Amino acid sequence: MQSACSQCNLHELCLPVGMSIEDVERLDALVGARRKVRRQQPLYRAGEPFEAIYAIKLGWFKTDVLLEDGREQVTGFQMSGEMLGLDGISTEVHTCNAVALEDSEVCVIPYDRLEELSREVEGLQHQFHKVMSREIVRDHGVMMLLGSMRAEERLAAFLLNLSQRFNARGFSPAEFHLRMTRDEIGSYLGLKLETVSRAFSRFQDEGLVAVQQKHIRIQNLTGLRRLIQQPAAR
Amino acid sequence: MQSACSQCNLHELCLPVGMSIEDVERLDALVGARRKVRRQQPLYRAGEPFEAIYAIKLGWFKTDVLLEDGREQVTGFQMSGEMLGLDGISTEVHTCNAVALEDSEVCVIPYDRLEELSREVEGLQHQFHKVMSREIVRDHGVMMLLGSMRAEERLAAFLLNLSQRFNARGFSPAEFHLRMTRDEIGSYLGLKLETVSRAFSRFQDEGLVAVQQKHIRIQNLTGLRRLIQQPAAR
DNA sequence: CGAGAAGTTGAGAATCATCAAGCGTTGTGG
DNA sequence: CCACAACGCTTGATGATTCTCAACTTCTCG
Repeated sequence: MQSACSQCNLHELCLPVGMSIEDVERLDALVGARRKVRRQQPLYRAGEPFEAIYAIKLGWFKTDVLLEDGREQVTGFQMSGEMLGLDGISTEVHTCNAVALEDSEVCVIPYDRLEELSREVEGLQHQFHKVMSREIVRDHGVMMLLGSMRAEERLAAFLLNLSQRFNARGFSPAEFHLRMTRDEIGSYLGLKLETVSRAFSRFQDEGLVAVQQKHIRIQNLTGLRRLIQQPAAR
Repeated sequence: MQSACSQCNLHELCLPVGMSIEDVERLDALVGARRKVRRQQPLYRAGEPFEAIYAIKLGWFKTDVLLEDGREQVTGFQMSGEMLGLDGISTEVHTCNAVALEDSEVCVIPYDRLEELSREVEGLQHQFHKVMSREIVRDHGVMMLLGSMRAEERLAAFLLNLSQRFNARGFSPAEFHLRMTRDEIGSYLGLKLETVSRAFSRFQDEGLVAVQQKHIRIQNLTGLRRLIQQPAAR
């Protein structure tokens, strides 16, 4: 099976943004096979040698870091059009685990060849840098979340972020399925799963969100937004 | 005043890592003026157009993000040999503030020219990517800190990180001056300044660290390390 | 259909925040 | 050069948020 960025409906979100048709075709040649990853299976693990980055064609992933004592920190949830593996560039070894949350498919982009091509194709170079920078900005947002928001604010920010990303892909921003468990959400938000569950219940009681297990319907967007702008409690 | 990467004692830490002498000289030509920034002054502010990245020649900075309601989240403390401004690449606008913690000096690297040269100099391209990736990995470490560690663990991890960075620059890993206030440390670690202060006092009582205002002497390195490997409390 | 995983809810406990007072250091102007 | 003000830091008492432990319900999947 061949991948073809030029044919892909994600090219407005993914690496090809801003590239000419000819250049995207050069990128096509570079992108190796696609790879399917089944639910719960790792795309890569911390410690493995770094060789490629991955663009998510379809599905959902989480990335996490483990401490020796078993503590897990989920560092992100990635969906179609987003990139995985950037952490490996610095040491040439992956520093986190990437695990599929549902049956998924990624485009494998051999890293040495990406560097090669991006020396020739300015648009690719530029977009790749933007993707890395966007990841840094995203991480700062998560720090803000973890460092200065209380539980309900964190969950509201999380839902609003998901909503926006679904919207950017042409899905409903108001109604969607969570691919991750309460425990995984909790790990990402620095909360225990019970706290996440209680916050969901509270949102439901207040009419902000209709929650039915993993099915979410946002009923009061401005209410959720207002929640985040409350004065700091910590 | 001219900057010259080839003359700089930080070239083992900074962008020139792994580049040939000739290539570093090309980088010299690119690096514009140095810029001095006085204590408490911003190098750049969130919202300003992005034009250059900065390598810290001398001094200390903090980067922070502000929420509308006035909450501040410090996203990092940067010292000599480290890079500032990478967040601006994604949107071509700076997304955080960079403020000098003491009188400092940076090398200004015009971004468009950096992209230009890194298309020609493979070593520069590679090192620049590593620098960005390292920032992502660092951010994941901070998430781990904020999301799954308790107050004393966070402070211990913070001190160990500083120790290691001083060491890499040829300074004592055991004795150093903090350039930031308790409030800034607290913001970075997701804690209130009182909590930071209490944790310092506790470390002092336990003989782990001698604290005298901003002067720090690590007395029991393994004790500090052990502290982080305690079972999770949250 | 049953077993295990995931989610919800309650009660009590722990950690950290808040509020408040006081001390030490630094820097400036008389 | 000293005095005083401002700022940063420390410490104590109290309170709020979130965690922990536990029981129970609901959903999922073989």
